[in-house]
Amino acid sequence: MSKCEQCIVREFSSLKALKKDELLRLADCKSSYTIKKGEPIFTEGENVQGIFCIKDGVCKMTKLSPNGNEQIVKLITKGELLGQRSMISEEPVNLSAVALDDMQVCFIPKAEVMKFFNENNGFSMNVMRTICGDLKEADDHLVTMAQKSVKQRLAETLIYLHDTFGINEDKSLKIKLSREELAGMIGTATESCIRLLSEFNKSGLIELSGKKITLTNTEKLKKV
Amino acid sequence: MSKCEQCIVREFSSLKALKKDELLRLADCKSSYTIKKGEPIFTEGENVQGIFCIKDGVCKMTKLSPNGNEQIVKLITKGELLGQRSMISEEPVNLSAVALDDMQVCFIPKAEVMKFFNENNGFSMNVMRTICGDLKEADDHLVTMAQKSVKQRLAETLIYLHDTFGINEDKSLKIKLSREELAGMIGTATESCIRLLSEFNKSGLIELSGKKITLTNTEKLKKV
DNA sequence: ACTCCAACATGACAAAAATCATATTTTAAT
DNA sequence: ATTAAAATATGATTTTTGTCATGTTGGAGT
Repeated sequence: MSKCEQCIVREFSSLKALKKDELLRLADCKSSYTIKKGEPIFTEGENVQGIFCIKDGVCKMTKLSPNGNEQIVKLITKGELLGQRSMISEEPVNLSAVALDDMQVCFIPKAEVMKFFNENNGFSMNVMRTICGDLKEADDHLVTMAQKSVKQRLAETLIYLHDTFGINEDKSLKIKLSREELAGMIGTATESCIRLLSEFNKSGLIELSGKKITLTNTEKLKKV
Repeated sequence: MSKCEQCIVREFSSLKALKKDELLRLADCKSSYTIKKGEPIFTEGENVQGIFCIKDGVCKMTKLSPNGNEQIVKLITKGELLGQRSMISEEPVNLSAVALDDMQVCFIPKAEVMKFFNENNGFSMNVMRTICGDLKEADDHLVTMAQKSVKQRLAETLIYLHDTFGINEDKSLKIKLSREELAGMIGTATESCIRLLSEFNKSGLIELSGKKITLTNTEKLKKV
């Protein structure tokens, strides 16, 4: 039973409002898991009785569209919480969470979260602000999907991946996504995604070597 | 200064958690407005220092995309609250609200809402649940935008308008949207929208007479 | 009733994106 | 190391969607 005080999730999430004694209770009731790459943390429609803390790794939040395509709604990385919306709504989760990396996560049972929620105003306000931020992002994302071309969405997504997950020593994007997953983020066919990557490669916006993608001309990419 | 007790907004929104004395305070601090068709309640980027109660009428929540197109993110109708997200996040509003009808709205100053928020747990939970519901809807909507064709989105939108806003005695859709606005909802060019309406008309899914749209074969429309 | 303007409609064409077919490369398993 | 399977890549083609041009209709206001 490791402590929660020094945990990265405590540092960056709504949990930072928790006080010493609450952190002790938290350490006591939480359970830790390892999720292997490709495995789900939870699946669309499931009833999740608590929230997950992402201690390490990245996962994709996806939804299966009726035509069988998997849309990636967003990516969640270490330091963030998962499953808050569903817990508050008291509804099944509407998205699946699948590991893109090996992950370290903790699970906090709903009962305990609700206690924090009711006794610690700072915590509940943090959760609310997070969800409000998610809502704003979702609305903005929606407009992007509805109004921009696939090419623009790919360019924006590459910049987002660069800025959010950083680069390796060789300057290639750190995050590891298949072409199919990248297509799932921008909402297009895998072939279209590959074709546009080729095009960006030829026009010197990016560089491809194997599955590695390196942004070589971010400025031009922003103007696409 | 009219009472809030019998107001439709109190009946259907988060406000239903308010107690007698809180309703009296509310009646005391609110201000009522009439918004004419086409006028904004607030505009993207504005700082709104409170929330709006929609007593009557319908408004569109829009966002201007960089290419100059207006995306309609959602429609809000009587009984609902507006501006909660922005108030909680303490950020400017990210969407504009523009009246599609003549509207009756009330404004509640932030200070008062925050008092309810802090003293009445039922109210704050209701607000949270509303925002969580909005978030779920936004994510689902996003997937629709990313994965479905314009034709499918138009069909779904027509059914949504039918189910949500109802029909007149002649069975035509009650809500009054221009073709441009309808196109803005589904995220397409106005001409494409008009063309598809024509097509639906010719295949007997809908009937057009002037600007009136009547759904004549909802079953087929659902299968598009 | 008439006029004018905006909204609606349609055709022709161009561009974007999806689909289907088929290589080629990478990766994982034996 | 070899092979099979999966992922990536590219070509050819079709479908979808956007754009531009132009015509038509319906109302608001005189």
